[in-house]
Amino acid sequence: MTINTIPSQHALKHDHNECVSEAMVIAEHLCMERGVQLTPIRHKVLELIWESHKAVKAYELLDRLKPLQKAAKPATIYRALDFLIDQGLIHRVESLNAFVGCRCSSYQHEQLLLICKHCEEVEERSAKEVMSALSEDTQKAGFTVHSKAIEIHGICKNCQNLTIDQNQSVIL
Amino acid sequence: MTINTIPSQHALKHDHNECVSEAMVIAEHLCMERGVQLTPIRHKVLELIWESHKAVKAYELLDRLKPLQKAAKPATIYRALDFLIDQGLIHRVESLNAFVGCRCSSYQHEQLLLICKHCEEVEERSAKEVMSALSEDTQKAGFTVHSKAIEIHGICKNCQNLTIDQNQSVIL
DNA sequence: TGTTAAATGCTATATTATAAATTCTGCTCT
DNA sequence: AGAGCAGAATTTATAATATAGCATTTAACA
Repeated sequence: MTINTIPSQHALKHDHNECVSEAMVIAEHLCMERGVQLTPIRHKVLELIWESHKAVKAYELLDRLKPLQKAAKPATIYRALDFLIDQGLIHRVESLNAFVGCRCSSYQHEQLLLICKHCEEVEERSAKEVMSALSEDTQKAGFTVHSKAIEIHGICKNCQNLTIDQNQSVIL
Repeated sequence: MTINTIPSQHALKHDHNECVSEAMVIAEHLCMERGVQLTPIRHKVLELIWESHKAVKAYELLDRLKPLQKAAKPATIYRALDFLIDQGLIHRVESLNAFVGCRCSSYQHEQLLLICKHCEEVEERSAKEVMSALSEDTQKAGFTVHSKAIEIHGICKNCQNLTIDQNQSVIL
């Protein structure tokens, strides 16, 4: 088994169908409440993003959308992504040029993203202490913060354990 | 005067020539010490990056390098950038797809980057408290951190003051 | 001086993202 | 019902960012 085919550890530990449907219900509810349209395309793109806890590339989404939406072009995806980001339903992971579902269910995006180099899953944490330390430091610098997303790359707990179990047979 | 032509506030407050030459001396010294080659191309690219405290795009660097290095192609720039990043002499700013000179003079890249949306300058801070809060939180999550760069977007102190001085005439 | 590894040159192409003009669709107002 | 409107989607083209792969040159050093 190569590093690229190792199945998601997270996926094994929760009912992902439930996870997705919950995310979709929340998204539908929020869009309703805000009077914005979660159109079929946007809905489908969001579902595609939620297929895993990995960050997905735009053109990967496009390939997956095409069978369902023959007319899909880059602009189709990017417009859907723009909408979903505006609504706070997904994060753009800058360091990967990729997109991942967001749990925070509000416009408040003070999030810490832990990105595993191994399984590629992205864990979202509110990390209150980090954020308040950050606020303090930026204040000291006289800097007015507009966006506060932090992306950290490394190895997640599950993959860490996995490599220990396998007696370091997987090179990270 | 439009928002795009506002001169660097930072530049007005220090001798930038000194700033650049200091950075270059440090770079030359480090490369010597490490037995790696700061070749003419790499040297020139580093100088070009240090022309300002803004993050510079790869193709902008290419345009500026071409007059001095007729054969310069994208790969020329990207190879030089890879080298400079490996040596810790520059940062890649993920959220801008751009590059900025680094002051930290070691491989240790636990840095907070404050990126001003107005003057576009990037301030590098060690932000010890933020980093230790981050370490604590990632440890709690059982996550092993490999890279720890944080990019924050907002308005820097100088630009903040500038807009107050101008009685909010510049829209941010 | 011959060998070798690193650096550069060169060509092509992959990947990511946006622009701009047009058409479609669903809604409201009369 | 039908005109008018606004948001969404389509379409075509292209811009911007980045890498692959192989040939050639340079520099270090045995």
